[in-house]
Amino acid sequence: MHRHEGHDACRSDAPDMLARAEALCRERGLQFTPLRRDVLEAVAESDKAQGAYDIAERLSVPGKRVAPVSVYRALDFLMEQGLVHRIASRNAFIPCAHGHAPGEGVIFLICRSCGAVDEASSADVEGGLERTLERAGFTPTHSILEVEGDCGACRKRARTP
Amino acid sequence: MHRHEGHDACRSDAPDMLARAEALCRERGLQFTPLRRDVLEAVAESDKAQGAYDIAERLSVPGKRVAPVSVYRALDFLMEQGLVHRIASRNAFIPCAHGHAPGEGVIFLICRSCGAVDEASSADVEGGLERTLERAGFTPTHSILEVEGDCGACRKRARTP
DNA sequence: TCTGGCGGTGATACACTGTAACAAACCCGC
DNA sequence: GCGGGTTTGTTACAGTGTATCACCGCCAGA
Ligand SMILES: [Zn+2]
Ligand SMILES: [Zn+2]
Ligand SMILES: [Zn+2]
Ligand SMILES: [Zn+2]
Repeated sequence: MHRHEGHDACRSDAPDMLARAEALCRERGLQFTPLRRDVLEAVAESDKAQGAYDIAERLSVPGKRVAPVSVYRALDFLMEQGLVHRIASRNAFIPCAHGHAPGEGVIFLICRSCGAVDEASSADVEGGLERTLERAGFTPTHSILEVEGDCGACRKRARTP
Repeated sequence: MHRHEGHDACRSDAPDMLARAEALCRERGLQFTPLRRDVLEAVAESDKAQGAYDIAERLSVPGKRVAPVSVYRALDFLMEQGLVHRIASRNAFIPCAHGHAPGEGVIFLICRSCGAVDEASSADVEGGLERTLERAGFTPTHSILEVEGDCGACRKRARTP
């Protein structure tokens, strides 16, 4: 398993995130447009999962409104490029600070008190899941694993108030 | 792991499902009202995951309309009692034909071609997940694991058309 | 018997999430 | 410049879920 160490290095490092994204798009011959940049920046600005409408509102300024549909399109693009994840149990989105290996499963750790979403992965879990699916005669194309609970920081905070 | 054998015994056996539900409610001192019965029956009638609005429409007859909000309330009740599951990736609901042990994890196998949803569980996966969460300092309260892919029947059908 | 509480339901309205369709703008190679 | 693909703007709409209040039925307790 790899849990990414130094949680800070991961989220809230929007500039790095943007640079990575731009490089990745250039490399793949895709357009890293201003809208896509802004949406990614907005997602990366918080370590909480954010809804598409929240992002749209955040990007809107009195003179210039960003419609949710535009945000959805940008998010679709960013998800295809592996730059953001969708949290199905929250209908919300987080930036991805990992370059996941293709087919690598991701485990989302969603803190119910602070709302932060962390990513982990586990060869154990993945191996067990593969075996289970094979025994069930099921050929997977995509899977989601989301865990809700209390993150270490919040648990500590609760113990020593 | 236990995969329930005889997929037929599981879904589409609405009468059994209803009898189980009624017994369970009586045992717990809860009301198995006509609305709850009807909603459970509607959910159990298909092996596909069904949306709340589909259920509402199915239960509505010219003279008597069942509002989605009523369906949601019944579904909330049925979920609390462990009689139905919500499939987060589909915003839809399936009947539960298993009496899950408390805290037992469930794996949902969602066929993308026929839409059927099967349940499985795996001690391997659960153990691996527990270890991963502990190492991450995360205390889980609830987790969802949903896999999309092709079920055995559909794969076979595709091979021999 | 009356009455007050309580859980369940009906009904309306509303908030939130996501997509379809079409037009306009943009980019890029010919 | 022209033609064709991609991106964005705009509007409308479909789908999902919740808040609120009123009403009903039941049952315990006065
Ligand atoms: Zn990631
Ligand atoms: Zn937390
Ligand atoms: Zn179940
Ligand atoms: Zn199938």
